[in-house]
Amino acid sequence: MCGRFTQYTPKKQIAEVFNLDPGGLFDLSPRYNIAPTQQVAAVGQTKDGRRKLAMLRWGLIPSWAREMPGGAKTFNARAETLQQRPTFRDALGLRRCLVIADGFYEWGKDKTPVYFYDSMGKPMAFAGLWDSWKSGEGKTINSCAIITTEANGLVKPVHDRMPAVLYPAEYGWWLDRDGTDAGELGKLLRPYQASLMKAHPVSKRVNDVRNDGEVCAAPLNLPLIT
DNA sequence: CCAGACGTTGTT
DNA sequence: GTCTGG
DNA sequence: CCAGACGTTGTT
DNA sequence: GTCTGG
Repeated sequence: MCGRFTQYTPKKQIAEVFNLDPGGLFDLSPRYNIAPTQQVAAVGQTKDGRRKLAMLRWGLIPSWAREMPGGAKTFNARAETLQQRPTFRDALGLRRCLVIADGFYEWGKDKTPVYFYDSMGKPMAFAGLWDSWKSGEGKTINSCAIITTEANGLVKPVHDRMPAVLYPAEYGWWLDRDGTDAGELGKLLRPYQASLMKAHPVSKRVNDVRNDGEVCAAPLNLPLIT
């Protein structure tokens, strides 16, 4: 599962990793406790093939929704059932994106939060889907869901699901609007290699969405001096 | 035909 | 217990 | 994901 | 919008 994550790599590096045009990039403030319903940074691709950074509401609102849904039930999408879900099926074919992250949190049965991140400290890309919804007042909200898959060996002791993390070589494939069928794309939504990740328990401070800052992701046994 | 749902997770 | 808000 | 509310009336 | 249930 993926219900909380971080994003603190500065935009200059993000532009390099995701091959974005540095012009037209907005500022990304470091965040250590991103929760559903908040705005998240994502990379999409325009019809003419250019990559674009966007801020999306985390919690996908389908274009056909009559009302703005209360709460956020669609912030994750199971990789195994995407094609059977009216909420996600169209997006899988047409509106895929990369949700930019540096790591994610999972809570074990004992309620201890654990932070998972790239072993080299590089940003990650979660496979995502987005949609565009228009309210009765004519206000447009672009939103997204993060795809989940089976947990890898590192995550499994804590939780049986994790976000579908893509490898850099797969970014283009996932974002391309044509030349890919849903079955082929599904192959990308597998557990990320455990040896490329690290993990450590963190304080329960991350539980409360009002808390942010490095302390949320800091190792429990090496607390930051604050 | 119309009405109503449309989602994931974890826990006992 | 269940829903909403972040 | 977790935290916090879960209600109506009338008054300033 | 599209599908299921009645």
